Amino acid sequence: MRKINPHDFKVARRGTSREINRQIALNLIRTHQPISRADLARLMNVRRGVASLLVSELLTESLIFEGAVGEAMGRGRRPTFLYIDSRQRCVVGVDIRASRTYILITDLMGRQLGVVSSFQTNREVDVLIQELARRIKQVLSDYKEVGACEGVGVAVPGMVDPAKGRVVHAPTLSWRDINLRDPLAVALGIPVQIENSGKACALAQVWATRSDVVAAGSSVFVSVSDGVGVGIVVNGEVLRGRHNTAGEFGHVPLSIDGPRCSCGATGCWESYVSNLATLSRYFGRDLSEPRPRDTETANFSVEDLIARARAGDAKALAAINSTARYLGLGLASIINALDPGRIYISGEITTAWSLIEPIVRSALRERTLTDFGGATEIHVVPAEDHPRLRGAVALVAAPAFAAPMVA
Amino acid sequence: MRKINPHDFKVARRGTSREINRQIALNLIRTHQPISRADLARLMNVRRGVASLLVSELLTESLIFEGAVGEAMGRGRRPTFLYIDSRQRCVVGVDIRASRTYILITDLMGRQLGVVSSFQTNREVDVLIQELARRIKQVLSDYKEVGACEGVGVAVPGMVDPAKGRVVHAPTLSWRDINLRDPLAVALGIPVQIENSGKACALAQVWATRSDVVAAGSSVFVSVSDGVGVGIVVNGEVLRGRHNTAGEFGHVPLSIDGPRCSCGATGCWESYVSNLATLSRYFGRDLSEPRPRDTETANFSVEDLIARARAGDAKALAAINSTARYLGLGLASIINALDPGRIYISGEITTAWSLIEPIVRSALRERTLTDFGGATEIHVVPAEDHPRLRGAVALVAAPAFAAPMVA
DNA sequence: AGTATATGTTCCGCGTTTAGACAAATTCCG
DNA sequence: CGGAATTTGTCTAAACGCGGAACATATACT
Repeated sequence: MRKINPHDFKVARRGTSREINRQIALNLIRTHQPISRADLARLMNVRRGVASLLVSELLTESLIFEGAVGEAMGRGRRPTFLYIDSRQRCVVGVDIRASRTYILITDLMGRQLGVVSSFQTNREVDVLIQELARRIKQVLSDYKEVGACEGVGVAVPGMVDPAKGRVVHAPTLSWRDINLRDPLAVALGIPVQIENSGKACALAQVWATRSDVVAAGSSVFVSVSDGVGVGIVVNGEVLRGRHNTAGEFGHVPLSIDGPRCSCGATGCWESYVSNLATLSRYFGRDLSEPRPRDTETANFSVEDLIARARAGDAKALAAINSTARYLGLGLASIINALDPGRIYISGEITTAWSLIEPIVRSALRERTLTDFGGATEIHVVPAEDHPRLRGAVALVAAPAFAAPMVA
Repeated sequence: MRKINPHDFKVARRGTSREINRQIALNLIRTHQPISRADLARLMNVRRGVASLLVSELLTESLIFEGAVGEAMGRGRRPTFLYIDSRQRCVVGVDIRASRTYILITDLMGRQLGVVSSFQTNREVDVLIQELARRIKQVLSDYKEVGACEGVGVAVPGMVDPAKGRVVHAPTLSWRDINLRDPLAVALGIPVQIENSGKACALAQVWATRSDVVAAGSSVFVSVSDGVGVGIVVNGEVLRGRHNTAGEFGHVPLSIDGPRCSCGATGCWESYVSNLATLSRYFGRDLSEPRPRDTETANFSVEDLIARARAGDAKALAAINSTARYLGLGLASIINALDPGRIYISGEITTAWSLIEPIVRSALRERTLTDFGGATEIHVVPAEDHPRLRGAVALVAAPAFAAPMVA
C-alpha cells in the first residue's frame, strides 16, 4: 500500500499503458529468453495480438532481435524465438578504489566481454580523469566489434550524489565535493553515471538475472574490506536516503565503548570487522595509526592471514574467528533493522567462508529476534564476480529495463 | 530506478490509466480541498475535461461531494468546490497494549469523532475479542449519525502478519500465532485489519495530511515506552520485511556487553532507553527482575520521574539525561543506516523533550557520519495525538487513497 | 491428403486521454 | 445597462492502446 506523493506524482498519459507493458515485456524477454511471442503473451496474461505489437515495437528499437525458429513442442507452427539484443552496444564499468582502479567492458546484459584491466589510482582528480578517459578509449578501440558504447558507469568508495554527478565525500581518496561525472563525460563524449560502490554492488545483485527468484522483498549487500559498505534494496530499488548516505551500517556500533573508528566515533561495526581490524588483532597492535608499518606488516593481507590459518596457525585462526563473530553480530543488526529476504556478502574475509560460516551463523542467531531472522539466507559473492564493476555497469544498462515512474 | 519483478508484475489493462489518475485526483482533492475541477486539472496538468470525468466518477462512488459554490477570484464563473466525503462512513481504531486497550472512532479522513475510550486488556484472546466486539458495537451505536463503519483497524504490540491476519508473536501479551483478525471480523460483521503498532504509527504519519510536505524520501517513527518500536517508511510505503519484522532497531546494540534485554540478547538500544531502563537507573537497581516491586517503585512512572526532574531532583534529572544520551546514540544508528528525511518520536520520555533535546542532539551528532545526518529533522508526536490509534485507523482508511499497484 | 493444433497477424470494438469548441456564469468597463 | 473579457464546466471528435476474435501460416499426427 503506497501513498501517492501529492507533490511529485505522474499522471497516466495516453501512452502510459503501452510504456508499462513494453517494459514488462522487455524484462520477461530478458529473464526468459529464448521466448516466443505466444509464450510472452501467456506470461503477461494478454492476448497474442498485444504481445505481438509490443514485440514489434521493441524490434524496431532493436532492443531485441528474432533468433532461429525454435523446435515445436507437439504439433503446430514453430515459435520464433526472441532475444535481448546485446550485440551492437556495450557498456564500460569503472571501479575506483583507494589503491587501484579497475575497468571492465560488457554487453548490455552485463556479460563480460574483455578482461578486467587495472591501474594505480591517482588521487589527483584531474589526472585520474585523464588517465581513465585514455584507458577507456583504448579499451573501446580494442573491442570495436562490440559496437557503440552506451555509457560508462563508475563506482566510487564514498558519498555520491548521482543526480548531480558529484562525489560529496570520499575519505579514503581525500575527495570532497568533486564533479567526477561531467569532466569524464566531456573527455569521453559518452554519458557517465556515478554511484557509491556499496549501492552499486546492491544494484548489481538486483539486476543479475539469476537472482530474480528473490526480487521480491528487500535485500542487502555487505562488502567488507578496508571499510564496510552496505547497499540496501527495497522493492527492487536501491535505498538512497535523504542525503545519499543510506546504508552506513558500518558505523552502527557493536559497542559504543569499543575501539576508535576512522569515522571519529568509537565501536563501529567497521572497526571490528574491517581488514585492518582483523590484521590488527592478529599482530596484537593497532595498524591504523599513521606511523609507517614495519616490514612484517607492510604487505601482509587478509588473504595471507587466511592462508596461515588454513595452514594451522592458531593465532591466525583466532583472529579470523574473532572477526567472524563480530561479522555475525553486525549482520544481526541488519536483519533486526530490515528483515531482508537475502544478504549478499563480499570481501577478502569471505574467501574463508567455509571456515567462518558456523561462527558467523551462531553469532547471528545469538542476536536476531526470531528464528526466521537467524535463518536469513546469506550468499557469498566471490571477488571473481567483480560485484562493484557489475554494479557500475548496471548503472548504465539497468535504466533501459527499469519500471516507468507512475502515479 | 525500480526493477520490475518478473514473478510478480501487473500488466496495464484498459482501465489502468483511469485507475491511476482517479487515485491521483482523489489524493489531490484530499490534500487541497476545497478545490475546483479547474484547479484540479491545472494541478494534474490535464485538460479540464479529463478532470471533470474523474470527478464525476468519484462523485457517483460518493467518495467526494460538491460543496458550496466558491468565491470567484477576479471575473469568470465561480468554481464549485469539491470535498472528500467523510460524512456517511466511519472507522474504528483499536490500540491493544499490555496493560490497557484503547478505542477511537473517526471519519474516513482520520478526524476524531468521539472520545478515546479504554479498558483493561485481558490477555485471554477469546475474552478480549468478545469484550472488544461488545465495546466497538457500543461505540458504533453511540455514534449512529456518522454512518456505516468501513472497518476496524487494530494495532498490536508485536510481530504481526497482516496478510494472514495473525499475531505471530507478542511477548508482552504472551501471544503466539493467534488469529486475531478473523474472529473479531466475524463477531463484528465488519472487515478488520491488524498491524504491528510501530508500523501502524509510521503509517499514521505518512497518511497525516499535514506531513505531505515530506512524503518524499523515507521517514522513521520511533516509539519509546515499555519497549522501543520503530516503523520505517520508504517511498510512501511501510517497510515490512521478509517476515514482517523489519524495524526492530530497538534490538540493535549500543554495546554488546551492555545490560541484558528482555529479548535475551545484551546491550540492545531498548535496554538503555525503555521506561523500565530509565526508572531502573533512577532507583539504582534493575526493576525488570521478576520479583515484585516495592511500594516505592510500584506505581512510579516516567512522567513522575520527569516531574521530579523539573522540580529540581538532581538524581531524576541525571537518570533522564542518561536516557537522552542513549536515545541520541541509537537515533544516530537509524540515521546512519537509513538516512531518513525525518524522524518522528513519541513516548513518555518525550514529554521532557525541552529538557532532553540538546543532549539527544549532541549525542546524535557524535555518532552520525555527516553534518546533514546530525541535522536530521526530529518531530515529537505527543501522546494526545494517539499515533497508534491513528495508525490503526489508517489501516482501514488509507487503502482507498493508495496508489494502484502497477508494473 | 486431411485434420488438429500452435504461432503470429489483422481487424474491429471500446475505454481513456487529448484537443478544441461551446455554453454558462460572472466581472469589468464603456 | 449592455457588451467584452474571462473563467468554469461540459461536450464532441480524434488518437491511442487494450480486448477479443477471426484468419493466415506452419507443423505433426493419422
